[in-house]
Amino acid sequence: MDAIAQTADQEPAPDRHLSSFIGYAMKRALSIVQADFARALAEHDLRAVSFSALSIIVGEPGLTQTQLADALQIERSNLVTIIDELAGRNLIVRAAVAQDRRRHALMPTTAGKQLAAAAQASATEHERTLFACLTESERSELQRILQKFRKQAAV
Amino acid sequence: MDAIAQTADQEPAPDRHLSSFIGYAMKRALSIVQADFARALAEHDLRAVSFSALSIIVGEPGLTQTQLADALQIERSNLVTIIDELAGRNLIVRAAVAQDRRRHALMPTTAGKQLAAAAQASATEHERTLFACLTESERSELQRILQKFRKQAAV
DNA sequence: TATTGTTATACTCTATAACTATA
DNA sequence: TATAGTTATAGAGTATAACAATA
Repeated sequence: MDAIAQTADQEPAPDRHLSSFIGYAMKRALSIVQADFARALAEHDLRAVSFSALSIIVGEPGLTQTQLADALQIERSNLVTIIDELAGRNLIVRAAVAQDRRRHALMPTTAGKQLAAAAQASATEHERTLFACLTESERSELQRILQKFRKQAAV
Repeated sequence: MDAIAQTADQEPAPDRHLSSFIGYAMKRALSIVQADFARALAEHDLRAVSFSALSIIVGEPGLTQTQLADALQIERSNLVTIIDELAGRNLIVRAAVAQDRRRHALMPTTAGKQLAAAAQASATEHERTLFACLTESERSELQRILQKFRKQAAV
């Protein structure tokens, strides 16, 4: 490759004045990931938030709606329709809790566990393909740094 | 530090079944950054999108609304009110373009340039503080990997 | 015919308050 | 009194279609 080819597509990006911000780089990267993720989950008729909710319920059966809302960082009130949808598709049930009749223990059904497993496989595969442009070392560093940041900078 | 102290707060996070996804780690990290960023910009009465728009106009004076919408990855129609707001505060002007009277050349005012500079300084300082929990090497690696990903995985 | 900025609109997301039933 | 789930609602944010002016 020669100097001409190397500088051929050096059209300056109009957003270059924002690229010093890590937050901006994160946002742009995330929007690419989200679009890909949404495509992967659409095969299973799941939105990202429904997938996250279902995955947590499968991994943590019996948790309450308030606990799930906290885990997802959404308001309890906004979780209701998500749970309604999952329950309506017989992927989870709101089970009664004997000790406290205010609470619902969220339990996955067999179909819910199966769908979660299939969707997780799709999502994992899509992410593997999407991040193939990074080296294995870069992927693990990215994960490690993001998780360190989240843990230490958390509000 | 002993083994007891190390394992003291090992309460399992309910979302641990999602943490294998880089996209999930990105989303959680970004939500922390966005909250901090919003606080920094609120001092200047700017939202993130207004700040981004103003910064691009200052760095690239004369660009059109369509070009700016593309740079910000938002719809032209949704940019209108953002531009209205910035113009209403006399931070930018919609200048006429002699060669094509359909277009507006977006130009920063002196006040706009000053506010952009001040807001950029605030945002930079907030980001510096927020990311102080990472090493210099981790911060630069994070930036580098995110930008490599965006460049290579872009749709 | 096509493009730029604009308006109108609908749909999703998010946040807040208030209600009910339970504790 | 306080909490869990729910309802209603308002405000953002986002996407689409269509229009007037201009090319």
